[in-house]
Amino acid sequence: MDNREKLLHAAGRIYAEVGFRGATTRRIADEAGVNEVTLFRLFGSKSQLIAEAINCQDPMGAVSLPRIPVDPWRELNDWCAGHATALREMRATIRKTMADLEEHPDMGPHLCRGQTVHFNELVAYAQRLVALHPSVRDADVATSCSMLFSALFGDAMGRDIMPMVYPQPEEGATARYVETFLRSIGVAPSSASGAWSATSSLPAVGPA
Amino acid sequence: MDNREKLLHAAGRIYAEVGFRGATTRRIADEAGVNEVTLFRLFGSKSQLIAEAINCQDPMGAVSLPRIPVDPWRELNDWCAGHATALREMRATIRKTMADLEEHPDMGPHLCRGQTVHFNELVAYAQRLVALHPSVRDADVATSCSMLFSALFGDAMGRDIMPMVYPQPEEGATARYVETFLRSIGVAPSSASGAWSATSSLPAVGPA
DNA sequence: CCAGAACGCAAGCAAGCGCTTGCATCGAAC
DNA sequence: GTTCGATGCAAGCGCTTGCTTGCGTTCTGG
Repeated sequence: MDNREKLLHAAGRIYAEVGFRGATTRRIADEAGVNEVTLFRLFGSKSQLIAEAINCQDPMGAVSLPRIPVDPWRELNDWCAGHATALREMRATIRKTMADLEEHPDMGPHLCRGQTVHFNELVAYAQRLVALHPSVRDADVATSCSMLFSALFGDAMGRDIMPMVYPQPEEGATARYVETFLRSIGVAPSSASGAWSATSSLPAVGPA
Repeated sequence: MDNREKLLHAAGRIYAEVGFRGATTRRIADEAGVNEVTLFRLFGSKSQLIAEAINCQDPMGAVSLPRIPVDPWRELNDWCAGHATALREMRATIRKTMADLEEHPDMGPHLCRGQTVHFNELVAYAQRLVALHPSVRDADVATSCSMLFSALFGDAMGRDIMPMVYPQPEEGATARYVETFLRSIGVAPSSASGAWSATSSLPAVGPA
C-alpha cells in the first residue's frame, strides 16, 4: 500500500471519528505513518484529501434484489439486513458528513447518490411485487418504500442514542420493518388475500 | 434581554451553523454583542455555554394527540405535521449534535429525551386506536409507530440532500406517511373493515 | 554512474484557538 | 457619597492550525 492509499484510509477513519474540523493534517499523517509534508505534496490541501477519502468509499454492500419476486419476505429481509449493516458500519461517517455538508457541499453527493440508487432498486422491486398481486389496488408503493428506507436509516442513526424508539431487540427489527412494509402495501403474509410462501406472522424475533 | 440570554441565543445559532468546533468563543461573543471576557465570566467555559444553549432549547412544539381517537386521520396528520415542522426547524442543530455526540456526550440527551416522550405519545394513541378497532388483530403497532417516526425524521434530515427518496411534493408527504401508517396497522380508510369519518384515499396532495 | 523523482526531517510562519489578567467605567445600593 | 458588582477593553499567554521552505536521504531508470 503506497502513501496515497495510507493517507486516504487514515483520513477516512479520522474523519469518521472527529469530522472535518477535528481531522487535522498532523493527526492524519501520524495515523498513516507518513510525514505531514508528504500529505500536502500528494493532495495539495486538507480539503482535497478528505473529499477524496470520502468519495472513494464504497457506500453500499453487494446485496441486490432479484428482478422477479419469488420469496418476497426472504428477499426483502436479506436486502434490508444488508442495507442496515452497511448503514450501521458507516454511521459515524454519515453523521459527520451530514453535519459538515453546509460548509463542504462537495463532500456529500457521493454518499447520497449511492443511497438513491439503492432506493430506486427497492421501488422497482416493490412495483413488480404489487403488479404480481392483482388484489392490491390502492397501495402507495413509493411512500411505503420511502418509509421502509427511512426506518432502516433512522434505526442505524438513532438506535444507540434513543433505543426506546426502535423495535426491540435489535436483531429482530429488520424483520418487523419488512413485515410492516408488506402489510402497508397489502401483500402481508397474514393478509386476507392469498400470499406467497409466507412464514408465520413474526418469524424468529428472539427473546423479548 | 440580559447578556446571559444574548450569549445563549447566539451560541445556539452559531452551533447550528458550524457545530462545536466551529463555534468559537470570539464569534459567539461578537454575534451576541457582548465582550468575550464576559462570556467566560458568565459561563466559565465554552463547553458549558454550548451545553446550556442546546439544553435550553425546546425540542418540540405544542402539538399533542387526544386521549381518545375521534378523527384518527386528521389528528395524526396534525400531529405529524407539527412534529415534522419542528424537526425541520431544528434540522441544523440536530445534525451537528448527532455528529458531536461522541465527543461531547453531555450535549445530546436533552434532544433525545424530548423525541422519546413524543414517540411514546404516538404509541399510546395508536394502541388505543387499534383497541377501538376490534377487527384488527395482528398489527405490530410499535413497529408501525417507529416507522412513521423514522419517516418524519428521515424526511426532515434528508430531503434537502436526496429528494428522490421522499414522497413528492413535500407538502403532501406527511399525509401520505399517515395514510401508509394507518394501512400498516389495518385501520386504513380504504380498508375492508369499516372506518371512521375517513376522507378519500389521497386527500389534498396537490399537483404531482 | 548519475539525473531525477519520491520521501523524511527540522523548522517555521501567520493565524486562530480557549482562556486569563489588569484596569477603567458605570449604575445601583447602602 | 461611597462601595460594589457587572461589564468593556487591551493585551497577552501557551498552544494548535494549515501550510511552506530548505535540505539531506534513498531508490530507480537510462
